[in-house]
Amino acid sequence: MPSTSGHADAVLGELAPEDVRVRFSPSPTGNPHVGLVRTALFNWAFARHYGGTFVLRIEDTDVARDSEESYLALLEAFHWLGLTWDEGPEKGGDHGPYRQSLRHDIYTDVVQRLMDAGHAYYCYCSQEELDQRREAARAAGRPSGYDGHCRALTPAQVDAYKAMGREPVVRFRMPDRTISFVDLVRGELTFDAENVSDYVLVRANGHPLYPLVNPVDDALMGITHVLRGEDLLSSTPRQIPLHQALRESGIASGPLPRFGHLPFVMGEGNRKLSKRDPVSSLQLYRDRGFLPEGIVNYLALLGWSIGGDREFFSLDEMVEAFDITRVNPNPARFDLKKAEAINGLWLRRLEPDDLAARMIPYLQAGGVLPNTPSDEQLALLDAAAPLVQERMVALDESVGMLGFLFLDEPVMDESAVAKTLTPDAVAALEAAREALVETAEWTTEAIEKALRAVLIDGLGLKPRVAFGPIRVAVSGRQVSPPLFESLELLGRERTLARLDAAIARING
RNA sequence: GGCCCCGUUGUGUAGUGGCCUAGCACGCCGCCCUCUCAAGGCGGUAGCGCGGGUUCGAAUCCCGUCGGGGCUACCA
Repeated sequence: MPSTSGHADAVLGELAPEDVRVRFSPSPTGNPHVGLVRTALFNWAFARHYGGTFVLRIEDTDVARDSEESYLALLEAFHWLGLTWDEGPEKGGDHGPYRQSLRHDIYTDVVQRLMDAGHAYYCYCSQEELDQRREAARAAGRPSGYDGHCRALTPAQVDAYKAMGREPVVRFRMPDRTISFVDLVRGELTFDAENVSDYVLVRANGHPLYPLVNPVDDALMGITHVLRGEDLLSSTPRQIPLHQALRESGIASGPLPRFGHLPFVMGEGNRKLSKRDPVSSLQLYRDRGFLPEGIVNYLALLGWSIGGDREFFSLDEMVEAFDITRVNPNPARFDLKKAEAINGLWLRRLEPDDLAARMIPYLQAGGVLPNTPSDEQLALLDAAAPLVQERMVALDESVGMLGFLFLDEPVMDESAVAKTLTPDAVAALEAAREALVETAEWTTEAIEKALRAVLIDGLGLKPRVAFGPIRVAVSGRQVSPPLFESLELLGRERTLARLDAAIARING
């Protein structure tokens, strides 16, 4: 749906909403982390908001660090989160290939044409010479970028360098003018020419570098909006002239992309959340049983607000409301507690049978359910799901909370046992056992009524004192789903057996 | 060193010159509810980095300052 906000012009210019093309271009190194997902999410929401195209491009040019495993994990994570792409791996498209490792010939050709058009040149400076001049410039308080030494070498100078056996890098020739652009998140930004120097496009060994391939692919793929992390903010003034050069040389066409730089997602301290940070791993949250709905909702809150006092919303609602110009430019800190709270909200909103279905893999991983649960087990799970729905923040908690219903023997929490199953609890346990043997019906109501009659009214116990030992005897824990409901689900036979076992344990 | 970005309670944010004695959420604390734990309800805690301007009026505009961060590679 086209934006009706007053910022539409700043965002779209002359572009029709459906012509919006954005990309997300991760490197397949390590596991996907939440900062990366946040960036992907904003790109995706932006594309969907305008009815445009979302391209997934894999920047796998770093043979040392990239892995196929990580590439697959990336795609899988996107599927799980519900972030669908229109062009890219698995999808194809008219601008492929979508993995940079498959695009080497394209880069070689582009570089040649840039050289021919005078936008790039060979630089023979050695690392030592570069370092020396950089240090000198820095010491003099001048900008420390490349000084343009090889911009206009004579044929004789080139021959001399070649005779020395030097292999040149290819540098981009920056125009000598101030670069300014409107950042979609931060407003107008200006960089003076003297601070943006000629940079390397291709290494001496022929390997094309990120500063070349990223803008080239954006240009060739017709990307209209580049939304990325603020760490790339200062590379934007060098990419804009490259984009212009690509168009002047007839290599690419169409308007220059607009840029928006998203704030960092911070971890502990004043540092950006890194892949190494344990809390940054998306997989961690999947393993804990966060819902994709919850993750995505929480991440959307990092740097963006749907407006008003609302912060619980679906992907669809986000798409409807997303406005890149309303993204907050300052860094946001990842807050696990808040993420859990949001996830809990989503958990509670699930239909009980949906919740039950989503718990199954976690119960299996926790050894509570077999790989192929029986019909009885599934029925029991359906009945139990509502009991734990508002007690969980993540799905993996179901293992501890529901295990006692499915296992032959509950896992006994020894500290709970020590505190609760004491000699003075025997009277209550025996009375409970007696009452439950006689109960005509085995329903939550009948169980509660019988237990209250004998323990509260009969023995005069406080509810807490009366029910605590029963809870531990039956579930193994001091914290459990509601007691009477649990007993009903457990069944009379198993309930009595567990009470007996507890009594025997205390006496023995 | 140079260039650039950022600055509202502990955290995320709302706020775009008067509706702000700064709202909401999470967290934390207390109370209520209560068979435990949650959930829910009610209340409390805590903030515009600082200093100058502009203005009748500033969290909002300007300047300075301080603090934090990024970039400054033949990494991406």
